[in-house]
Amino acid sequence: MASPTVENYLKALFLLSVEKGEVNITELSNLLQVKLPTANSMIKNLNEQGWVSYEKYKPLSLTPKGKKKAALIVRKHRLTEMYLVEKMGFGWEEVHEIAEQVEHIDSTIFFERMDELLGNPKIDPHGSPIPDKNGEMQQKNYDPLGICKPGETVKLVALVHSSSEFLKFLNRRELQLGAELKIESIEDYDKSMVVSYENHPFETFSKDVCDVLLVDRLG
Amino acid sequence: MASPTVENYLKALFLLSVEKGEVNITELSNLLQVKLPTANSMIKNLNEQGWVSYEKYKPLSLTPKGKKKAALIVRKHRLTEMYLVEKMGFGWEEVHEIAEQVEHIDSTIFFERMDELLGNPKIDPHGSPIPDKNGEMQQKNYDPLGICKPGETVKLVALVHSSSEFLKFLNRRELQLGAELKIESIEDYDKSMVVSYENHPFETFSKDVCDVLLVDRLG
DNA sequence: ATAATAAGTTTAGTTAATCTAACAAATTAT
DNA sequence: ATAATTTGTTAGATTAACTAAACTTATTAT
Repeated sequence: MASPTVENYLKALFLLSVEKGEVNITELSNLLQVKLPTANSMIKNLNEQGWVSYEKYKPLSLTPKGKKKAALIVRKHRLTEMYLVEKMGFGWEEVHEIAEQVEHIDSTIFFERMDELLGNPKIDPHGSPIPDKNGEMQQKNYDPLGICKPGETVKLVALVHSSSEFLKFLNRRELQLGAELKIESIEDYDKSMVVSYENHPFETFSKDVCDVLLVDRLG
Repeated sequence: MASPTVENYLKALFLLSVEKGEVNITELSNLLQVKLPTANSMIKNLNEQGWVSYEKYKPLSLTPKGKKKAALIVRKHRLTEMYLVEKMGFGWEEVHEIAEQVEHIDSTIFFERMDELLGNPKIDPHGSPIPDKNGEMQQKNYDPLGICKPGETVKLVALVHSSSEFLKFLNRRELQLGAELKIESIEDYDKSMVVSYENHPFETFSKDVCDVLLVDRLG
């Protein structure tokens, strides 16, 4: 059984490689909030255990075994987030911290039951895909709102990241997954967008925000 | 923040002192499945941190601070067990192992929400009391079935221990908390009892079993 | 009362996970 | 092309939690 620490390294490697492809130790140590030599020595260890492929001074990658292990941890995390929102009434900005701990629980039945009670969800409350029981995760390729054009109508389906601050920002504007957004106009100067949705006609979103909102383009 | 290991020591001390009063290090090390010197050195540590009062070669006790801390861990454990049974459909024999891990989660809202969703339960699925938010636990003094007399009717309200084997034994006989038992007779030779309940007329229970079943005497 | 046993303690050592300080390799900028 | 910067590595130490072995104190049995 991998320790929670090892599980966190594998998960971090998995998430970094999904978003960037290659991973270097500095990024890893930043994400995990440990010093570089700490991550370095852990990587040697993970390499010996067969979770990670690694050569000195080269970028890292997970082995197939490591990737599957990591995906199953991500599965536990995302199922937990979904459960907390759907069954326990938490807001999407509250669940990450709790799931960060629950994901290390070692109990197949516990997470299978969650999955069942939720009706085998395919995404978590932030629109991120939940890997299946075999650790397979199909990555959807959504467009950021930022690349859409005035006049388009789109549906908000996911977020690039889910920091609690950003989620609270969206809460204040009552913007939720599934919302249909009409792009009214784009400000040429700073690329900010004016969009309308639900009870929010003509809300303005900065470019920074638009690049984090992932949408399905309806037309 | 106390580590899960420290939390387990405090919880073990709490449970041992509830059932026996005094605690010695050997019992503690047996319960926690560590060697005596391991427990010994941890006790010194807990003493320095103010969780435990301890003098060389003397029995141990929790300080008030340690007792409260421990009770709150037991609270998390028992709330979790109740949640797993009531909201997730687990059997009472399945929940201990999971709760043993969930109890270490550090999140006030998580357990408060459980408590709310359950309607502030006072006992866990095995009839053990759930300490309140201040760590207060009122210990009910139930009688074991073993001391009751033929002709009495009693209600099963709790268990002295809840090993998974014992719970499966009760499952096979469809005996649940709340069941009303009529004591038909007692075998003088081995003190085994013949009792009737629900759809089980004239079941025989050994003395060993009767001493673990805690009852409310109805008359 | 003393020998035998049980309980508790100390010492020395291990492993996992972390750190700081010093150094080496690779990359980037001039 | 070489200097500056960034990235990665090694060495040496620390802390928490554990162990085995040796020893001491307390309890029990004869």
